Amino acid sequence: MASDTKRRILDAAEQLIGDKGFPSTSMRDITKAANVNLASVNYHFGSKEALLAAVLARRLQPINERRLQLLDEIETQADDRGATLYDIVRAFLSPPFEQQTQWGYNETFLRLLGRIHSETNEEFRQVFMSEFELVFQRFAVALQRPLPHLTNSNLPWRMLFMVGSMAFTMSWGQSMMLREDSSATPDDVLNELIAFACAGLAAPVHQEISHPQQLQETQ
Amino acid sequence: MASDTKRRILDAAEQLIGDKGFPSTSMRDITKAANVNLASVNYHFGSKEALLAAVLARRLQPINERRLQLLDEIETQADDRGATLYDIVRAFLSPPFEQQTQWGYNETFLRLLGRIHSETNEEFRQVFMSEFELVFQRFAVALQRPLPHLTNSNLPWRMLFMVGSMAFTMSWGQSMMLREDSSATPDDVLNELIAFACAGLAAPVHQEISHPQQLQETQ
DNA sequence: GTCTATATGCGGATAGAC
DNA sequence: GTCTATCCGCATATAGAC
Repeated sequence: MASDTKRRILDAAEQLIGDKGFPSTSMRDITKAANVNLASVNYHFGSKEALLAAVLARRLQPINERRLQLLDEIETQADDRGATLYDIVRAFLSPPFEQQTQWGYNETFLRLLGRIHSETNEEFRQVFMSEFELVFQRFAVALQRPLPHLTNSNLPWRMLFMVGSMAFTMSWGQSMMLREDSSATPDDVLNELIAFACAGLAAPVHQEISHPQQLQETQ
Repeated sequence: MASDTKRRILDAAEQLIGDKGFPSTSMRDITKAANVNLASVNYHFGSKEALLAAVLARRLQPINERRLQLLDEIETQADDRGATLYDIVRAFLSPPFEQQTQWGYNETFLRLLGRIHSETNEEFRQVFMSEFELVFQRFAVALQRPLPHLTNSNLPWRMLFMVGSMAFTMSWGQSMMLREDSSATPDDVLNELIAFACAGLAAPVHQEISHPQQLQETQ
């Protein structure tokens, strides 16, 4: 069946790319794991890069939509009191982990997500970023309210830190599990992550010494 | 000159791998950029993988030594009062940025570092982690003191979050600069990062509801 | 839609002259 | 130590039979 082939390719690609990374995963690997013919990838997707785009779109779009949906919900509920920092952060961080728990702790997807954030080349980052842009902007606006002491010169950076701790955790969480005795579930980790991010975002602003001098060096 | 060739290869490899990633960077790319012969990489380093190891070692060892040195210093100074959270976090986060500023804001190295943390395959992670292990352990012990409310089940995770925000920032910081009006220097970013990490590490522990129920959803 | 066979090029590595 | 020439395998992609 045709659509079955497409799905099997997407699943296998997601798995393998999450495992080994995009450049190190060959179409031979993918088609073998999916138990389909080598040529079918090009037939169904056009190219290896287009396959990657399809793999990402299948997961990222629902996640970003879910983020916006959750944000809408809490903002509606909160009325003009404004949503709490905790709720906003949770709305941002939980969707990737939600998808996760639906599958019974298949960590591959989290690692793929982690890789997406950091592995791709510069052009691809632009594409990814442009899709992410809307989400980023809306959460920036939402966060501004419970964090009035932050400005345009530090709120975006702190959001970047939050995304970084999330992405890194998705990518390394599995290795981490093995090192610790750790019976932590992804849900436990998510809760820790939310606590960490809330506190980090709300941290007092470091006293600006307004650039005493470019810390320079000869050579 | 021989040693000059080695250095040129290391420099070019660092640059290109930071740019495009390890698997996507060919030895032909490297030797062309370094203006040396293709065969010289194998002559001097043995293999492409060994070259990567050399590239990393050249930078990581000084950074990790510097981290431990700074930790020693602040612990000596602080006596039995114990070092402050801020000083410990700073000792951990600043060395990569220090190396950086010595070179006059060549972001390549920071991006390479970011990639190391996220791009490599599982075997390589093990190697990297084993070198990092000592540093991680010593800082975990040091952090335990100003953070007595944390335990073995959450301190390591929070340290992972800290490393994640750092790695991600190193990897994406450059793109970030471009997006914002941002006249932020790496030093500004470092200060923001330290503030974020301190607060995140010190965050109150989320009330353990001992797994009320998997946050569920129907599809 | 699926498959085989193949085109075409790039990858890491090395033999051997200088 | 450096270079050329080359081995050899794997990569993506596609032509064309079924």
